[in-house]
Amino acid sequence: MKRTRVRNILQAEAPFGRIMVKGWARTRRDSKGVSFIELNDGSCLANVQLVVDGASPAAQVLPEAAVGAAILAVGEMVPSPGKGQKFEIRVEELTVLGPAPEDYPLQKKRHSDEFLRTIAHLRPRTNKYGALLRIRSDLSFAIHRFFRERDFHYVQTPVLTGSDCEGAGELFRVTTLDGAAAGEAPRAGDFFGKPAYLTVSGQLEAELLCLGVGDVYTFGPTFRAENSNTPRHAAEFWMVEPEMAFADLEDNMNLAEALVRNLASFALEQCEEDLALFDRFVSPGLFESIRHTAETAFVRITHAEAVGVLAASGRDFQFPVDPEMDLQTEHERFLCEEHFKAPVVVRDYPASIKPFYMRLNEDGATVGAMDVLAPGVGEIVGGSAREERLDVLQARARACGLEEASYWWYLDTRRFGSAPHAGFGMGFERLIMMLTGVGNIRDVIPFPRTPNHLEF
RNA sequence: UCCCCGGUAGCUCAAUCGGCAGAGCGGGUGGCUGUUAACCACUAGGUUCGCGGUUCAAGUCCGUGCCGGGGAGCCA
Repeated sequence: MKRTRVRNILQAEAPFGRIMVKGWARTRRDSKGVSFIELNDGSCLANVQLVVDGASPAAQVLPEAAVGAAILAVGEMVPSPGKGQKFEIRVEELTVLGPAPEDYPLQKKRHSDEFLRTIAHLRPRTNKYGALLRIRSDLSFAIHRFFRERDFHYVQTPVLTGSDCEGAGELFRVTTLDGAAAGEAPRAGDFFGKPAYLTVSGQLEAELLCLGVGDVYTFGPTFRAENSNTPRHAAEFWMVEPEMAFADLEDNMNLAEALVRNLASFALEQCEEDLALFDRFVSPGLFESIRHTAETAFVRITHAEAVGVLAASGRDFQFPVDPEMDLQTEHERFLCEEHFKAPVVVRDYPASIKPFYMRLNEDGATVGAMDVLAPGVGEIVGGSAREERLDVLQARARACGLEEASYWWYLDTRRFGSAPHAGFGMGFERLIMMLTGVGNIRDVIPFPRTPNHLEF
């Protein structure tokens, strides 16, 4: 007999007859002559109710069928006489596949996020993390669907890189040698014969690919060795990085906005049951906020205009508002959470604070960069038009102190058939944070990697 | 890395001015003819994060280390 998923049972129009279910007991309630087991198999948030008659042979194994136990049940699916569920299963055969002794750490009641992080191997069995995993899965699919509908190619860029000019933070060194000390120069005999790192971005390689096959995107893990201790940073996280050929900053902003709004709509349509948990317990008003993101055009301003808004606000910021400097977190929060109360796209940043590959604007002082700032999570997208003019690119790289020899291949693409192109990176975990209202990145990734944390 | 806050039962927390360490939930046992985070009764459960100090007396005050959280920087 093939097992039936709980999701299919709960969505059924009519009973299926005699079925088999397998899952984990979330709770058991005993009366004198009857016991109820709430069974969850991860196919959806809700449980199916198993009804065990106290006089039936199945009742013999009830003591083992405690909270947390893995259970197999066979019985008749029938309309439920009780309130709270359409159908239930009258159990005929009950088998405990894997008992859960009394030291099973998960209670029927709510646990703190901090505690659950210490048992990340068991937290997928909670409602909240089960919901998060399903939402991550659905949104991954939605990302692929979004780009496929727009004729993008899904490309794979390397995780191992020899390029140290990526300009996006500290890198993890990769070595096969024992005793490679921190800060030590790479030694002879190492695997690649040159320093190797974990990638901080697939962007540079995605650019090369986009200049051959047109619009592409990557979706994969990236690594930052920054000692960042905040609820929004992890050392390993997933990024979506589209790169468009023959595109400019305007195209880039349009794509970023379309992507974020499309994913918000998708979440509302496909993840409603799971999102309802977050709307109720984690972030009241979440549905309204997602709907607003999906339906409302993003605010678009230049960096200079943003500085003007901040200066005119009369607000006493801790850091000065300076047209030559980057926006501070307090500035970004003010813009999207208080002033505009919506996602804000800020463009045309001062060249001096941005990496060499961003396209220099006609004013010679700013670059065609754009960040999407989202209420609650801050920068969710960062991107730019890429500098396609060889001489300008070389001058910018020199100003940033880069050696031409280490990125000759990148320059080659500007030497041969160079074309305008643009792209961005969207942090997948930050998107999930925005769409679930979860405040800590460690709670939207199954096994978070942060400074001093490499458990599981 | 810097600043602030915290660490008490398995979990979530309380403990007044330094004066006998507690509750709810969870666990165990028993009860209850259909429950919905079931309910009722009884019960077990403590290195108050570690080390050092002040004091007649420290969960409480001081020093230090470790761990957690929030904010900042860096960024997605």
